[in-house]
Amino acid sequence: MDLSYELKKRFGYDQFRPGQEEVVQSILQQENTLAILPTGMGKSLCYQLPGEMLSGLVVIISPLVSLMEDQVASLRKRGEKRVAAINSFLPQEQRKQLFKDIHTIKFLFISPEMLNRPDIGRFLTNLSISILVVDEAHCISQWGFDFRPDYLRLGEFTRLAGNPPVLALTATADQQVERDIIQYLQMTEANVIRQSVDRPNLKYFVERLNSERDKTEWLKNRLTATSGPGIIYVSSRKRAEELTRILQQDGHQIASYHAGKEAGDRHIIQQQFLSGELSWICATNAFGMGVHKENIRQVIHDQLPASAAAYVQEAGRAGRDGNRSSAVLLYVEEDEQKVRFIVQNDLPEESEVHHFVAMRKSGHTIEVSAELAGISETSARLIQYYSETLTIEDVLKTFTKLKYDKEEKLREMISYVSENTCLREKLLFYFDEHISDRYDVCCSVCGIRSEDWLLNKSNVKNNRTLLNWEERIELLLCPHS
DNA sequence: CGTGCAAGGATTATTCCTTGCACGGTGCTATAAT
Repeated sequence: MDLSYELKKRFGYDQFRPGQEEVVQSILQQENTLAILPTGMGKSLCYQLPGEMLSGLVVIISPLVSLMEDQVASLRKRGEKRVAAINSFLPQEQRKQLFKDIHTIKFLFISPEMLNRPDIGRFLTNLSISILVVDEAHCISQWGFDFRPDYLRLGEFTRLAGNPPVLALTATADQQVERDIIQYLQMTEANVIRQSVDRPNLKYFVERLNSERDKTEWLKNRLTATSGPGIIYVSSRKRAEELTRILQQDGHQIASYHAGKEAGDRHIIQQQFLSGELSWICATNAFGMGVHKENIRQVIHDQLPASAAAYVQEAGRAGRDGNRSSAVLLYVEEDEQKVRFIVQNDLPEESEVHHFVAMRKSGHTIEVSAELAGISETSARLIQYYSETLTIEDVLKTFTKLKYDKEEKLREMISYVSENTCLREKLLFYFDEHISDRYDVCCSVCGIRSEDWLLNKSNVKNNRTLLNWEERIELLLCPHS
């Protein structure tokens, strides 16, 4: 089959980006496919092209309503009008109408929660589905176990829909995430297409400091001395607001972003960052998914992320254009406890589990039971999910295991900041990759300073790219991976 | 578990320290009563 012809005809591109063609081929051969491709831009083509070529409905499971809207808009813009999204923003009436007209739709976007509703799931399983796409598939591993359990139920739908080929898409997945995706989507004989996470143009740095104040000072100096665009990741909404205020006073174009803000404001801020009106974003981990900005120069972490996979994902938002970029992690020893508290705290205690289950048994709804047991809505949903198939003892064991796993992941980050081995090597190790060649200029452990790697404000005008010949060759051999 | 802030007390200026308490991430969905 001449895929290049199809690509040119339908999308106007002359050639595929690395990995794309292989993924499209795999799907056209009806194989379950897990595609781990670093940039966001090329991934939607992986289902859009085969979707156009095959008959039947393409169902795309998407984690965020805003992401669905973006995808719908971009398909429409390309001229594909057979697109729809089912989510809570679609009024009942229109949803009913959509179900009547479903044969006129080619690409249907839906959240896992909606898909798992019996009425909606059953309706969709009766249709002819050509591809079941799971976008941002790492969410299965990252959110499924302790935040959005509906992600763990997707396999049931796959089975009930008669096992259409599944295409799982993500930018970063270590071995564990890969195993989780394959297991929970019930992807038998999955064809895994993986590109290296190594990015020669992105250098890693750890800065050990003594207090929160020192971090603030460091950031003040950093933003004065070096250029954006950049993202500062912080651990709380409050810190995001505070830091933003302080840095604004220094005259920087910066805004805060977190889940406590209105959807409209979040959208505006994201747009301003994309367009360059804002050079910095100070955000919690709410920021990033679906953000396709090529020229981000710096990602700075004000605190430890919960795992190496999360760190690589967040830091990897820098330097997609292939130009010099840096990922700095600011570390104060006490941070370990802080992150541990946040990460462990949302899993319910044994007594809370018993209390909640007792309330459910006496006939209360999930919401009321949660209230009576004094636990969060999220905790309640988790207990509800696990107790559907497990005994109480096994539910408790599961939570203990999850806490243990979270601790293990946190340890990866502790070792990242405290052990004296090459940072890049360590991150690659978590992804089961090995350094094939060493660079003279590598990371803070190997002995470069981020100020020297980044172009600072005084020389940015004169020297756009200060690469020596070795770095040029690296970039040639490994064009923006 | 650690931080940062507000309140309280000691003290004798408008400042200094202790104590106590709140707070700490990620998103879907739901359709009640004003």
